[in-house]
Amino acid sequence: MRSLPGFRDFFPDEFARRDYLLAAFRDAARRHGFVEMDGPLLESRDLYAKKNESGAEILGQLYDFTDKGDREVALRPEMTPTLARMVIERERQFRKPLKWFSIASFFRYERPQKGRLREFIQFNADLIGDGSPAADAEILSLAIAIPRALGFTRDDFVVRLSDRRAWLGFLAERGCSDESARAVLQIVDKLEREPADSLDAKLAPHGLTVADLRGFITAGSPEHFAPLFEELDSRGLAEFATVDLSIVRGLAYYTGLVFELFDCGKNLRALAGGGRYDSLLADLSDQAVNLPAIGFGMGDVVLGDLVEETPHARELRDAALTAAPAVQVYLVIADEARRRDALGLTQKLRDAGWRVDFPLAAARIGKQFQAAEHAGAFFAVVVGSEWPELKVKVLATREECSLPAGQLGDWLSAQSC
RNA sequence: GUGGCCGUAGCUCAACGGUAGAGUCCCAGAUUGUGAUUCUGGUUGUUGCGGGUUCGAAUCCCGUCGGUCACCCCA
Repeated sequence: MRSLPGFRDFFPDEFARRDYLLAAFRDAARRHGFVEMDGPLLESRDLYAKKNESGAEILGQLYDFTDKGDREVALRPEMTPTLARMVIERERQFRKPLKWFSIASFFRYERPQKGRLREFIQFNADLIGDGSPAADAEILSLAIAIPRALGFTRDDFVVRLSDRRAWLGFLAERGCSDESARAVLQIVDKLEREPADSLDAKLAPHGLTVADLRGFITAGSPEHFAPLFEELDSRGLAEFATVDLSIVRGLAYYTGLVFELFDCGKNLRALAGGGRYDSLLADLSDQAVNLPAIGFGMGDVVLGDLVEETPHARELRDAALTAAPAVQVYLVIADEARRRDALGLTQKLRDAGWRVDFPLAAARIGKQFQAAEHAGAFFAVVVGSEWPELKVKVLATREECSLPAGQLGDWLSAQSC
């Protein structure tokens, strides 16, 4: 019996590493004034199949089935449609702008590979009701804060910015229709991956060449990004962002700014991706709700891989995990006659908030110290025939001292952990 | 959905046509009030599964399932 392909079991060590990432997500979001929300794991399939929604690509990856009530349903492949649905339903109850985040599991039926699984956890942050560059900068600030909290620097990752409006403006100048422009953007997305001559053939009907597209990408559109860079610069974050118009992103609902976080090694995939979707809410609600919105998603898989493969980030994580062991205090029962006293002491420490463990059955002292060590405990407290006098050993330094049981709580509190 | 590589003990791997092994981990002891070393002993396998070739298959062939990497796409 194993887990299904592309699905993961999380044994305690793995769960701790996962929780380290999720805690970084949650903490960074709260530092930016975002509040946490969630929706259902299962949604109506229609939510993803509507026009202007995710796009046909994601439909092929849907984990969908018919439930016992003959409803066509799907495990959620992304958060934005659920979020949009919820915002449309109750947006009048909330002051704008909305700053919401979520940490949730998502499902996509695709071939598992490096950085890509069938179930993954994704952090999502969305800022709804403000279409200004200040809102863009706020979202980018959060996207940048997460890898920084994990120990990554400007040398490890970069935000690549692009803008669909800049592209649409350029393509309109070149005489492309809206429909034609949409097709060209799909080609831009493949610019780095497909050979130039086959792309030229695809571009010919639109009156363009690869050289034209490359020319626009190289020339850039600095005036387009000036207000955003000013915002970022005030926060001291401008160095983390760079304009790269070759990014257009696949999802159909993006309308303006789009961006990706990329690791500088480029061995891995995008760490995060997002953008502005100013018409999605209006489209989904038949114009009943019309709010500008921007958001991004950051997955746990690629980010976790990057932590694992970056020595300074891995050391930071391991130090953090060591500093928060499963057990802080281990009671060594050296004399079974004192077991009852040891249990009383255990309970007192636990009530005071310490993470405490002890042997459930009589065991050799050596075994008990081994168990303390294995659990990562900072202190071993020896309860023996000298009771109520205790011996307390700092496991890391092997230093030992004696003190009365009544003073243990205060003594532990005075330690630096 | 397409293609490359790989499935042997809980884990990492060896044996590559001739009786399935090592390290590690785990358990116990050496050590009856002290954990990272050392030493001793012990548990664990339908060699992923199914079929074929052969006197004989972990080994060669086919299929299948799984892993992994790349394409596609994306977190």
